[in-house]
Amino acid sequence: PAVFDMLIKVYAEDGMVKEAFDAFECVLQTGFITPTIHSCNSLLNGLLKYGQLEMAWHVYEQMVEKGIKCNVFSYTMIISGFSKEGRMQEAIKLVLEMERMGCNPNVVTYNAIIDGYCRRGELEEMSNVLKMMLEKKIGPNVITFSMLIKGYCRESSLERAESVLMEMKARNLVPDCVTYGLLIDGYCKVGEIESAFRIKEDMVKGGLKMNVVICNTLINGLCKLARVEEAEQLVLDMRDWGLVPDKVSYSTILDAYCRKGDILEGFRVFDLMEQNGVKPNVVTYNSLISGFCRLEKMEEANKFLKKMAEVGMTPNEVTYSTLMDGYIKIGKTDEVLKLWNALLRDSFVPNQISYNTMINGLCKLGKMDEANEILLEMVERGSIPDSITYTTLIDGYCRIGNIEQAFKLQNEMVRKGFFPR
RNA sequence: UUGAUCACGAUACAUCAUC
Repeated sequence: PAVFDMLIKVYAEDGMVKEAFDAFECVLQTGFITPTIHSCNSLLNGLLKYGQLEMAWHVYEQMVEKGIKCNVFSYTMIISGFSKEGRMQEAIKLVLEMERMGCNPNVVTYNAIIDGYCRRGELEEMSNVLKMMLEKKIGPNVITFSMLIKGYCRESSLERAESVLMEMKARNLVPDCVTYGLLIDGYCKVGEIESAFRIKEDMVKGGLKMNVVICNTLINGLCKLARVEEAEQLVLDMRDWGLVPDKVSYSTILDAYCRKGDILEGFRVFDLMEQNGVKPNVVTYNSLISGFCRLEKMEEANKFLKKMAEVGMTPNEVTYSTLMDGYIKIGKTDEVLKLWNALLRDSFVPNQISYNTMINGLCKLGKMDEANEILLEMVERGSIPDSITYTTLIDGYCRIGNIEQAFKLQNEMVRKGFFPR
């Protein structure tokens, strides 16, 4: 059993989760040893880290069947797995189940639930869970409040977000870098960079040190206001704080220059990062490619796709959508289709944005039937059409003069809970 | 006097419409 424990742990930690899973299955079949709760939890942890929720669920069922008693850790991990995918009914069901089994959910368990509602933007539910925690005398912690702040920031209610900060201080909870980081990012996203810096000052006054993420957040805030020079100065200032700019810092600046249409400056940053020993990643390349696409320089964009392959970098869904969109904008349909097929070949499943991009391409050509085919495929493969999908299709029908269909979709969109914009 | 390098939160790139 000890050996088995080790085996599972090693597999799970090295990302060989499939192997760990198989070993687990195998041991269960022979029935000679019963895995300890420790190895089960390591396995669950490994599986969930790699997004293998279904396998994790299977392990859970096996545990129940073999009478291995789950503990708080086991339940919380799986609950968190469901939450991350927005499968809240299942998450809640498991909370009830664990209570039924005499295992009490703790702060972390409830935080995992709150995290799920936060991802779905369901603020009401978030505060309901908080209320429930208070009733059950489970003290919320810094993370609980941070997630509330995140929720308010996402809907641009910065005042409410800041009042949560006050409330947590009133409860003698000490906000940490992440808490401040959320608020700083929140202010950056609404373009209130001065307030973002004000929060940063607060943080430093509170005795917390600056870190790379906070700097990057501010850099991004400046960049999105097209204040790239100040952003670049901030990268230089980082050294004085004893911080080392990373891929995110440089890529953010590079992207900002590309957005300005100044690809040369983008390349300068590209070189700068290499000089400083920071390797570009997919995002860095994607920003450059996107820059070329905006300038309709598709040959150049493609050159970088090739270059990625040369340096052994794998393009991702973003790379493909970027290029597809570039070709759509200049009306080169055949290239779009080629990329779509390459995407299907290379990648696992197109994501929501890949589908939206493709649908947009077809709509712009007035090929509404084909657009609908993709829509069907999208739903079949588990991607949920969002307000952008609908707006795209509605616009497509309007373009071909089919106002009737446009209204029909509009109604469907509202029925599904998306607000028309 | 002990309570788990197994659980929860922050930063960069792509898609629609309006202008």
